[in-house]
Amino acid sequence: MSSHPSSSDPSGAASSAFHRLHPQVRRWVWTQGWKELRGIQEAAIVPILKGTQDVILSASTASGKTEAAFLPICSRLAEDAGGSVRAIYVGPLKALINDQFERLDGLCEGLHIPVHRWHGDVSQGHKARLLQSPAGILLITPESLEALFIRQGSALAGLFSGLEHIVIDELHAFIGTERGCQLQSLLHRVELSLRRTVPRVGLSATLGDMSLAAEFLRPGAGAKVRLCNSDSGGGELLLQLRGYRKRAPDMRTEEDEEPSDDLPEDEHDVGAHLFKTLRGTHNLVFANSRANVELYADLLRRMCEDARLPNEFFPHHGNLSKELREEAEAALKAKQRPVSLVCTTTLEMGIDVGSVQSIAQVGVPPSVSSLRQRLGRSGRKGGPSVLRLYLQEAELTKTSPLSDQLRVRLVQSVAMLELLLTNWFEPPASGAFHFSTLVQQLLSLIAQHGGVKAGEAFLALCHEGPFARVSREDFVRFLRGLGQRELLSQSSDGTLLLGRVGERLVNHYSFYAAFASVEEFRLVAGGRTLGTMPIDQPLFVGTYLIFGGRRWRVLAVQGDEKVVELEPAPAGRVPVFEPTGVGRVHDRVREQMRAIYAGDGLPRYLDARALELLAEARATFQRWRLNERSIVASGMEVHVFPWAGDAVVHTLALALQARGLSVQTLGPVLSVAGQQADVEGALRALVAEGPPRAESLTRHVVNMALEKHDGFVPEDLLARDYAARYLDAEGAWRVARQVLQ
DNA sequence: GACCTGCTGCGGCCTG
Repeated sequence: MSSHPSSSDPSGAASSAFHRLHPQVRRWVWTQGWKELRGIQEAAIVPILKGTQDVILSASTASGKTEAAFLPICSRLAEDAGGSVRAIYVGPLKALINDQFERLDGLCEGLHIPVHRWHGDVSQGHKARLLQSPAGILLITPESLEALFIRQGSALAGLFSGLEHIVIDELHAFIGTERGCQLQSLLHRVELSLRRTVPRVGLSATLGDMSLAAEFLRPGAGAKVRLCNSDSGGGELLLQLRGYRKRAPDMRTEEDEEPSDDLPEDEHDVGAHLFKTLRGTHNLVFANSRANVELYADLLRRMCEDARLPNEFFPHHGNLSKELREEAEAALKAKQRPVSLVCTTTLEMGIDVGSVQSIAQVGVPPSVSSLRQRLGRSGRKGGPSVLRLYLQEAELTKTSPLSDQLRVRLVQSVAMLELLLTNWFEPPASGAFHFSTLVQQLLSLIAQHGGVKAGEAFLALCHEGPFARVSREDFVRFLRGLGQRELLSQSSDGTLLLGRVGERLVNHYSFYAAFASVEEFRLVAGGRTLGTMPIDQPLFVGTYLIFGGRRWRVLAVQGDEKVVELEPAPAGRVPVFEPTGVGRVHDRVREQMRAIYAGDGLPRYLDARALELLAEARATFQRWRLNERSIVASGMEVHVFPWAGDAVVHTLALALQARGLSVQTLGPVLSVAGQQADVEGALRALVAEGPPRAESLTRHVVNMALEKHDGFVPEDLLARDYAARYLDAEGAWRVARQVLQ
């Protein structure tokens, strides 16, 4: 609390609400040695003590949001915390629940409020004890809450009968996702079983438009949610974007089968700068993909070895074993020796690793909002935040694609930094129908009650529930589709029951999660599990591998047990992980890119090489006269520049394909095979017809079934969900008109 | 051009 102006005790003039906390809670605050409550903690007291209001507490990481919620909640429970579970805390990670359990236990011990953990790693004994004498606070994951509905359906109302508070941690991580939709449905079903609403508290990072978060927290009544915001405000930011030239593919030596010890020079150059700048301190290096995390972790470790230093660089990603990840986190947090973690999005949120000296981002950031989240990890002790961005662009040749000539990666990164500096970032996704999760919630509802009437299910899930965008008509079609696929059956009185396939789904534990997962091999070296890899990897005895930032050779593969045994090796190869969905660039980013191409400003955070690359990008833009036109012909191809986000680009591509044209998209550019007149004709026809119906555009989409249960959803409903998520018909129509001008 | 998250019940074996 050193960054706060000190006062003698937390009951100072600024802390008037402090007196309203229970005496025992105030005593706990004093014993913590806190000089005063933080802004968010102060602001939360009155609305939460009221016990009737939904509240969002938004503040940066490590600002004491959990205490902000639980000081008043524990005050309310201090005299009597028994009879049933009285407060539920839902967290997205088991590790986070374990953290909060430790912290809450100290506060609750003196108040005689029992605190229970419930997730996959908690013993059945503990769970049985809570079911027997429910009381106090329950910390749980959405999946375990789902399991409670299915396994303890009839006991649920009793278990939660006296429930007064629901707290959702990391609210922003749930918004717009299947998992978030599942959580909304579960909370709604808790309230249905109690026949009353239970006030909700959402803990969130600061989001630009908090009304979206409020509407997520309380669907249908977001306007009534009380917002408590304590934005510490942006401190000083030290920024650098470093450009690198990468040899073009045809100038590179062919990769042979034997793994070579040499990395392409550009990776070496980036690695050398990382090593030189980061060694001796504590940092996070975001490398975008698990493969790149392995590549740079291995490279930096070898640089330490070459310099005869103990290793300071450790990888961190979702396929590494819990053990290796926790070791890396602990080493960084302990600050006893210099440690930098090379990571994916795993370290964007949740686990507390303390503050670090600087953030490095290798490659284009996935979005402005993730860049902002990553930046929040640095410079917390009042010092400046430091961000270094490393960007590689291909050396140009006669056959370089237009996107290389335009230095799209560099310009997109500059655009994102400019938007970050103006404090803009992408809002969370909205508008999807989430039919996949509707499949799950319907089956779960049937399992909970043993059977439901179609009308009741519609009321519970759609009409008053989180699937409000699904009409009665669509719901009937949806049910019919599930019946055909044997997920549902119907008894003679019309009650919906689980069908043959539905029964099988619900009875397997994998049903509790709203998201799908693939089977993977376990990698073991010397009896120690290093992590997992997808099973479709061609792995043979003798194959070289880089994993956990080290080099290995496959010693044995045990197909039955899905175990791969490894031994240390001098050489290695970065594994290919299963690629998943596609990135989505926002309209604002592409608009900003155009402004950068057309402008002549030279951002001060660019290094000499990045300035060169920017000059090349602008030269290409001018040579093609892209300031005055958006369609250019080149050889056998026509390039269209919508200067809009991926949803619009994707929609335009499908609309042109529907008119028989062959289209390829490369970042911001649509490349069409054929004559300019054909493309313009197709666009003119598109404009004349008005905004296209998104469902008809999806005819050319190869695979729309992207979510877990999409395979069971009737085709036309799936098309509508896909269009709502990934397409922008209105935007594409508007842009088509502009492009033709 | 991607990333992350989560999970029950039960049978079988071992140890104290």
